[in-house]
Amino acid sequence: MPHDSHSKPQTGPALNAAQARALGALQAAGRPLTAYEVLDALREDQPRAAPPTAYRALRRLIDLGLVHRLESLNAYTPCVHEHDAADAGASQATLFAICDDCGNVREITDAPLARRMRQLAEEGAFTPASTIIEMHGRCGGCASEGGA
Amino acid sequence: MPHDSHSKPQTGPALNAAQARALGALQAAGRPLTAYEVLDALREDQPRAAPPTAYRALRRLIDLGLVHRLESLNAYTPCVHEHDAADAGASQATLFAICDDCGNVREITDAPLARRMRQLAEEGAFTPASTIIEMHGRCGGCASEGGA
DNA sequence: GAGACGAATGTTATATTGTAACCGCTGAGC
DNA sequence: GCTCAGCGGTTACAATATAACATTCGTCTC
Ligand SMILES: [Zn+2]
Ligand SMILES: [Zn+2]
Ligand SMILES: [Zn+2]
Ligand SMILES: [Zn+2]
Repeated sequence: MPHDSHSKPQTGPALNAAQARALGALQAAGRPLTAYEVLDALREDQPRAAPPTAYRALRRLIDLGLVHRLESLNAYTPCVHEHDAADAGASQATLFAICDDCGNVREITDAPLARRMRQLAEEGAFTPASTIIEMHGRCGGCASEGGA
Repeated sequence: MPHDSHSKPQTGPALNAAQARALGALQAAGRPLTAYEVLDALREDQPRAAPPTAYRALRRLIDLGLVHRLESLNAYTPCVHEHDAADAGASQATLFAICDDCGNVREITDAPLARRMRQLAEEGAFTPASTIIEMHGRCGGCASEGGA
């Protein structure tokens, strides 16, 4: 199979088969997937795929700003924003609200939050390259269901 | 050796030998340690210690608010504040500024940041239980040294 | 077109991080 | 003394991630 690099340069920046499959699996899942769950998805196309294939695809998707890694879960989730790929995390501060009950993840960007983070970094003579903010807790839906 | 639970209830909340050793190692290191590095330290006392010993000690220290886990490094660092143990991360927002050059970690708590995080959670009907904020980048020292 | 080269991907093996499950001691209560 | 619960030790293994090498494929040169 040839690269599909030439097929649609306008839709996205040249995803190969594994990368497209991984992104699709993440978008379809509705919850964060681990690297090995993504690997299972890749194996529907390429039954002999091994861990590095999944990790490479995920790394690429992250570099493109299409996917985020949730450090506190060792899992990956598709981005719902339009990040500036080169700038993921520095000027934007992306907050993930992770429900520990249902697994739902919401991605939030907030300018005041980002401003305050930049200011704190500056006060400490720190030059941020990337930032992760992960809030664990309970989402509204789960709070009203399991009320107690 | 008996538990030292009874020896000094006023200094700290009953650390056993492994816990005290782990905390000492983390404080002496000057940089975050992985669980297996802590395990190596424990083995100076108990040469046959196994991973669960280190993980249990670290879990206990984290529950007591004496140690933090850095999710983005899979590593552990001693707390430099006086956290309310039960409340680690909910009302306080602790930010870690991690230098990717020298490995130095600075722990920062900031009330405006915490306020903004609480507000964002509330707007999204989210009830936070714990929050991690980890900023990667370059500290002032490294920036002036390796200037280029 | 043949051959040399380099980038990307496939493949194997292994490193790192973390936990389940069971065992045995010890101390409290009876 | 006996029982039992809880803690910590121990074994074994699971889950996450990467190093290192082999192969493929496009491209450039001649
Ligand atoms: Zn995003
Ligand atoms: Zn929920
Ligand atoms: Zn702290
Ligand atoms: Zn530094």
